[in-house]
Amino acid sequence: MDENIIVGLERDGIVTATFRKLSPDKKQRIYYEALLAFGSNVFDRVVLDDIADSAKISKGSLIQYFSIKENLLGFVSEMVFQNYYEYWHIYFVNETAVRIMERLEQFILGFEKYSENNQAEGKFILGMMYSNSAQLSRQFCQKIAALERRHIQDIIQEGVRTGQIRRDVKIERLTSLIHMLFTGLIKDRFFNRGPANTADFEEQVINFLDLIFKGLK
Amino acid sequence: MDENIIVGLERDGIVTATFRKLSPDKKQRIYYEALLAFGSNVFDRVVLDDIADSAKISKGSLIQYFSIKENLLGFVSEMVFQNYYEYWHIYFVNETAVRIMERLEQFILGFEKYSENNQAEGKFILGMMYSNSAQLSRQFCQKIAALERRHIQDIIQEGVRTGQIRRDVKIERLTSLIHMLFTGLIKDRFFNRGPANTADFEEQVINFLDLIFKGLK
Amino acid sequence: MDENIIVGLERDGIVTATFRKLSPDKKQRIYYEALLAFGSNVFDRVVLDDIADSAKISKGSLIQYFSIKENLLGFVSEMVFQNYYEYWHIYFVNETAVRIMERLEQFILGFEKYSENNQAEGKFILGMMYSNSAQLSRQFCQKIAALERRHIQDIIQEGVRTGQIRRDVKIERLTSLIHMLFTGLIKDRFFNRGPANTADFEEQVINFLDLIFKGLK
Amino acid sequence: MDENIIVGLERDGIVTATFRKLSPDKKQRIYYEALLAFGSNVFDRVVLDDIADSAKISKGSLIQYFSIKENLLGFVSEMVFQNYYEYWHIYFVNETAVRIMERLEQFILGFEKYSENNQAEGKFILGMMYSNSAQLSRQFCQKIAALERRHIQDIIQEGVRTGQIRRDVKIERLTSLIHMLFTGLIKDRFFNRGPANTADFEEQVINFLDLIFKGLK
DNA sequence: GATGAATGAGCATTCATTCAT
DNA sequence: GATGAATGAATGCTCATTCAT
Repeated sequence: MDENIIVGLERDGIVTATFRKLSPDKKQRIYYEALLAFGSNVFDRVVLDDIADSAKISKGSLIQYFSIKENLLGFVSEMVFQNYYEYWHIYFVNETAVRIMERLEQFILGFEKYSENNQAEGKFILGMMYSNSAQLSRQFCQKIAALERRHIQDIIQEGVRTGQIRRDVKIERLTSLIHMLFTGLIKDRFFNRGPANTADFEEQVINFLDLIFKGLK
Repeated sequence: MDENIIVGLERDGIVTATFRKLSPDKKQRIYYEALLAFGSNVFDRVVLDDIADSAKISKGSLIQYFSIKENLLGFVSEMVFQNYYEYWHIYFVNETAVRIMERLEQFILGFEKYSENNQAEGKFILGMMYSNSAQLSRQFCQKIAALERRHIQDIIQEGVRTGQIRRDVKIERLTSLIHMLFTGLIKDRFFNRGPANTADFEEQVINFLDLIFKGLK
Repeated sequence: MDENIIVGLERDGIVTATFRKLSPDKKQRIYYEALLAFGSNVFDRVVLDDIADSAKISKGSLIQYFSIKENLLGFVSEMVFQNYYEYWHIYFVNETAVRIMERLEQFILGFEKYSENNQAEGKFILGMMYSNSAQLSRQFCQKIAALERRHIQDIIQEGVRTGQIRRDVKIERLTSLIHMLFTGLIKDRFFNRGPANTADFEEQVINFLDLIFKGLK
Repeated sequence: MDENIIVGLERDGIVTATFRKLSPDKKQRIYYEALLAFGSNVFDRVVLDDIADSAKISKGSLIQYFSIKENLLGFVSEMVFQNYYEYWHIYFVNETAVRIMERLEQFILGFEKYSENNQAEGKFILGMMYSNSAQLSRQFCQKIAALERRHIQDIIQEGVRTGQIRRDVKIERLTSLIHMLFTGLIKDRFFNRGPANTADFEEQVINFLDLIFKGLK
């Protein structure tokens, strides 16, 4: 649990000082149980009692730490974002692919890998994107998207620089395009019950990128 | 208000006979107010009293027509689907574009045109896609997506037949790809506050299709 | 359907003239469905819609015939009472037993025989006695009890007259005693799931009467 | 307020821990107001708001203590049963009568004495026996009856042992008989407005027992 | 006279938030 | 700081009764 994030959240009025001073273990427990709850239910159907119970703290404490329910979601959102952020950070540090197409392919498959090791977080992200009021999720979704786009853009820029992508494409636009594929593929895989396993999914991703690279004509 | 739909809904237990027999005017009023409500709020925050009030009927009547809240959403969903279905039907009857790329472009812009004349319906569709629990929205979203994909596939098949698209593309896959673009672009435009006006949006659409047709290399 | 009863009920404001003028068939249907409903549910859980539906009349008519729900129960009560009254009338016309103890035995078993041929009525009587507010059932229960007591008293008086029962018993008191047995045995049999079949029940009845006649000493 | 009962009820899910921890005074208040309510009304007409008001707690609290309305009745039922149970326990500890007939007489009059000092409880017991759906009251009524029968049987067994009652009576059967008298007499006295005062009632009881002991012949 | 649509009072239950201990 | 008891606004749903056609 990154204490710097907590400090920031305290400054923003999302968590209280009381929460900040909690033992890491307790903070972690609260985070995880809230994550599970918000990841498996619409905001209005998440019940604070349940989270308090499973996190083995009292309801009173929960409200003391976050004041209002929205803030608990805000806290989880920020934690998930940071977790996701770091995942990609480490991902790129260890990236081995070189060819642009492969890099994009691996990037898209990256969400799958993320979800494997961060199941609850993956579910939460999807829930926020497709099953919650814009009012509650907009900020989170935009941050997630911006992060993903930044990485995609980096790959693309490199692709243009190395001539693997035509010089005349507008980078911003291509980024949007790839990001839409990324988003669409993930939704298909995890939300719409599309490809049943990783292998099929991988094949689909390659197929799509192939189409895009070769062009339709 | 298409009476055949109502009859079907009655058979499925979504609406009662009492509702079916209502004056078209009243049915329309209820449809529209429920549409607005479900389009601007998450299911759990839609309050039956409010819909009853704005439709100028009593709460008791509302329940008499639909038995449970879920059914009211089911009714609106079906109505919107039919409306959307017909929009595209008429759209294709009057379609003038011939070149495949242009046809796809017009198709994507079609949602914008739909939304202009069916603002509340457009908002409802987006709300169902991005702001409601899968449990409540899955069926609707799947029907909408299937409809869109069918039209896209038709266009693509024609494109392959006329040689405007490479013979060796897998049609199903390309359909998915184009549908993801379609969905992504619309989400961007209406949900994420992307392109501010139709002209910009149109430009973006053309740009995307251009990329896809030419290929990135 | 005895028209005289209906006329009386109309005079008492229990049924309306409209109801009186209904075809016997329809009146019978309404009676029977209401009987079933009130016999299998507490008053507050009997739903007028259901009765109207099963009697194949409209809810509006039902209320037009009886004005308020209580009156429908009043109507059924009176009908059942008359039916019960007649049963016992005919019963005594055809009575064959002579010895007092046997006469009492047959009388107690009489309710069982009544229930066999008037299942719904039997259930209704028990429901009124044990599962409804005194406010709603008192009058009915008292009439039923008075009727039963009258018959018991007749038998007892005959018993005293013929010397089969001690001269010095207070008839009124003995009547109460036998009636309590009667009531208790029936409750046991039909309400508390006591004796499982008629034979066992009969044996129990004989046993009880034997005890009472012989005395405990 | 016997805490052991509450603990048992908590284990059975009838009351919550929250309720158990309440001050005895408050628990008593809730018990008493619910007792009055259920004793003077059919289940469906008992309104939680009213009980909450008269017990000077909030409706929310009431639900927090019992979760559902049925449980509140279950709680009252159990409390009354225990109270009744103890009454008879103490009764037999202090019993002075020796002759069997007198013991039975006193036992039957015992309910009257109970009702004098536990008016609300007496009314509740009668209400459960005669004015509520079997579904809600069966268990309670059976427990009450079993308790009464056990005591009656004890007396009778002693009677047989001491030769005050014929050796050849079937004890079980005689118990049923006496219990029916007991029940019938009480119903008469308190429900049907029979004997107006204790003296009359006592006379009636003696009369009945006399009849039974001497026999009718 | 028959119908059934319209009504709205009524009620149990949910749950975030407050607050006393 | 932790707890959990207390609160009451909010809401879906039931159903007898009214009333227009």
